[in-house]
Amino acid sequence: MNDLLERLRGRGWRLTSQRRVVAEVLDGEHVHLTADQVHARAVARLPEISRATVYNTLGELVALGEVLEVATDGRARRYDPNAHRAHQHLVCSGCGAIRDVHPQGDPLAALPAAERFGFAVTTAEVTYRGLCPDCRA
Amino acid sequence: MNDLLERLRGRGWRLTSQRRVVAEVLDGEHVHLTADQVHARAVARLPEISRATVYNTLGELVALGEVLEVATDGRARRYDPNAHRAHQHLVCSGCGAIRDVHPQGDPLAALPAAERFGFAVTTAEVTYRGLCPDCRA
DNA sequence: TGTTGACTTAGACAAAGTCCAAGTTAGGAT
DNA sequence: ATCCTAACTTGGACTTTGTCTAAGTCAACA
Ligand SMILES: [Mn+2]
Ligand SMILES: [Mn+2]
Ligand SMILES: [Zn+2]
Ligand SMILES: [Zn+2]
Repeated sequence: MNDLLERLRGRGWRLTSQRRVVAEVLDGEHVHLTADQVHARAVARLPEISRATVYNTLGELVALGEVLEVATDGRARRYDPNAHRAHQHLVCSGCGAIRDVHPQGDPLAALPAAERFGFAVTTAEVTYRGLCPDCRA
Repeated sequence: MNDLLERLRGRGWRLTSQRRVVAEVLDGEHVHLTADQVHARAVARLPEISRATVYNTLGELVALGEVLEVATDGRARRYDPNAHRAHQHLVCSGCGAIRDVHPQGDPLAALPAAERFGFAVTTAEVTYRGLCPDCRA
C-alpha cells in the first residue's frame, strides 16, 4: 500500500491523512466495499473525514487504475483494490457475498468478430451468480 | 406481447391499463430502458400512470422471468424484454449504447469447480465494453 | 516560516428507488 | 346488470447513492 501512496506522490498528489486512511481501508483480497462502507471504516480511524473526500479519493484511485469499480447489482457501486490481477466475480444471490474468481481463458475470445458490430471491444466483465454454501442450507 | 398478458392473467393478475401499457412499451430487441424511460414512454400513452406503478410492474415482470434486469453501469437499472433468448451485452464506453450479443459457448463452462468455492453457480452475465463505431471516430 | 494552490469540508442538491395510507377498479359473485 | 372486495394505483414522503460548490485548511516547496 506504500507503493500506492508513492505512486500517488509521483503524480504530484499530496499525501493527506484522508487519502492515507482510504488507501489503508481498501486493502486485501475479496474486498468489495461500497463508498459508504469505506467511509464508515475510514471514520473509525479518522473521525472527521467527510463523505465527499471518500468519493473524491475513490474516483481518483479508479482513474489511476489502482482500484476497480464493480457494479454487480443495481445498488451501490463497489470498490475493489485487487486491480493488478485480472479476475471476475462470483456473487451469492442470497446474501450478496462477493468472491474473486479466475475463469479459464480470455472471456473476450468468446465474442466473434461478427458479434462485435464494429465496436473496438477492450474488456469483458463476468458476474457469476449462485447460492453460497451458507445460503444453500 | 399478448402472450405475456395472458400469462399474467393465468397467474391471477388483473389486466389493468397500466400493466398493458408497460408491456407495450417494453417490446422489441436491443431494448434496455431505465425505469424512468419506461415511465416517460408509458405516460405518452396513459398520462396518469405513476412512477410507483411502473416500478411495481417492472418488478413483477422481472419476478415472472418475462423481463431481465441489467446493471451495466453503476447508475439506473435497465429493463430488457428479450428474456427468452440467452444473450450478453456489449456496451459503448463513450455513449453508453447497449447491444445484445451472442458469444460462443457457455460462459459458465469457463469457471472450474475449484473456482466455485462451494457455490451452486447458475448464471453468468457478461458485459463487453469498448467504443462503438460512432464514438471511435 | 511563509506562501499558495491543492485538498477537505458541510451541506445543498440530484438521481434512483422504496414505502405507505387513501382512493380506485377488474373481475368474480349475485 | 350491478355489487363487492381484494388487488391495484396513486401522490408524495422518505431513503439511498452520488454530485457539486463555496469557504476554510494544510502539504509541500521555497
Ligand atoms: Mn474483486
Ligand atoms: Mn439485452
Ligand atoms: Zn450467501
Ligand atoms: Zn458510442
